[in-house]
Amino acid sequence: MVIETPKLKGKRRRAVSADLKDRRRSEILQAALQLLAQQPYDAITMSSVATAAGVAKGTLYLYFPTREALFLSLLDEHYAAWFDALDARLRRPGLTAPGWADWITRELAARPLFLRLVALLHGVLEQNVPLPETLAFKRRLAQRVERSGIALERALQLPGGAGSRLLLWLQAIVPGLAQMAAPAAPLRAAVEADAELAGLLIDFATEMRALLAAVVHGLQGKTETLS
Amino acid sequence: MVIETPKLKGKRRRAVSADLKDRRRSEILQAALQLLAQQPYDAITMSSVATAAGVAKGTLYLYFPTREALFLSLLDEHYAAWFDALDARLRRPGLTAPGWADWITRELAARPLFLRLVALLHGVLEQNVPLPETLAFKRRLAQRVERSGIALERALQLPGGAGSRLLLWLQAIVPGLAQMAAPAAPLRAAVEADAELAGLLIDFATEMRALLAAVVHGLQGKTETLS
DNA sequence: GAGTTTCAATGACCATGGGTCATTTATAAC
DNA sequence: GTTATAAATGACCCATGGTCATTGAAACTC
Repeated sequence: MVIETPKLKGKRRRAVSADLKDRRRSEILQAALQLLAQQPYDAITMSSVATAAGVAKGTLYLYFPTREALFLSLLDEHYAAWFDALDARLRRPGLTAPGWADWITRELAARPLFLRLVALLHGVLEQNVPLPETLAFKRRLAQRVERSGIALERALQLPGGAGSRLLLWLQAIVPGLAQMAAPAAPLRAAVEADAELAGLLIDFATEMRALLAAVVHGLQGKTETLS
Repeated sequence: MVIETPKLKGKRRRAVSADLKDRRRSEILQAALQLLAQQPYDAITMSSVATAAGVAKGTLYLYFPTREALFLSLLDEHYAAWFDALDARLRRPGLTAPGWADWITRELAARPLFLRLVALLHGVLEQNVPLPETLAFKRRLAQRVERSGIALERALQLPGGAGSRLLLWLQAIVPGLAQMAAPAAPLRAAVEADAELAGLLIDFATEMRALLAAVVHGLQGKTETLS
């Protein structure tokens, strides 16, 4: 009954070498990123990612064990880029505490997709990823936190351990503040139109800078509260 | 073929009055809370909530428009209780900044389910709730933030506006810190067993107290960063 | 370069769970 | 007792994450 589907011959290019596989993996991540820029995370289906990447749904599962693992990989890449930028900044001399708070704020504000991904990390992405994958992710993260933490201590003359502590805190603060400052589009519109809700409307950059400055100030002073 | 199901007669008690409806609603929320104490949010299905509450699945949708709305209501209740406790504490005199940070920390640590719910707020609960519901929730929240904020300013002698600002920041900080300190059970076990990941293991109370102290300190000093 | 092997790619299919709605029937109203 | 109302039900719908038997591109063999 059903007419034989054309079976699109010649369209199946197979990634055989490790290099080709890496490339295909990147293509998939790229497609997912593109979709994330256009719609909320929940609205992105695996089918849509597959279509956007020009592969079949099943192919996605050749490269990522679950949907969450796919987006965790995406976050992983962004984390790496973020730490690269941070390290580069810390290598340049003449950094003050408020200057750093300012730099961090601007840098984060310029990476809205990174912020959205980070916000999903605990509640969503870690929920359905095979444990080894999650651990590998956390291990990479821990390494970079420690390395950059040391550089940060040097740059801001913080007591030992305060650098990584500060970066850790940053991870706790940033997603919350970002979500509060930038709720989903329809919600944002409604909140803006409601006078009673004015108190909940905050500006990410303003709050981030103030909060960070206070925290750094606290860390520079009382070292006894640390480990 | 299929044997006629007994149709459990006499078991269907109908909530007719507003009072009875409220009670049934509470029963459902109570059941959901119980389940949340036993398993992660993702693992809780509407069917399981229905069974636990002793009603049919369809009944849940008589009281809550979506799954997320149900849990948002649960969070709403906990928020109210939390602010009640906060207000009561602020009414008692003789509160210092570190004393307050300490009280907040202990109070939060004693409400793990509240922490888990708060952590779900932005990423999950707000995603699939009818806009009016979400707005009502936010309005209640904004009111209590403002009211308690004023009391807080008085108690800690903070500059005007700093009280609600502080409570707002608290909402950004708390869930992140809580998630970082208390990941899902299997993950936690694995992290604890891995020396490389020691840096990511933090104690909620310790970090919360230190962070809060720093923030309050910052707010008491520089008032110029505030609106 | 014909034959053989390998395994990336596919998409029909499955299972699950959120959400719906025609039907049932407890309760109120008379 | 009869009728009207609407709370409760659960079979059903359907979207979506994930699987796997099958296909066929590329590598390998002789």
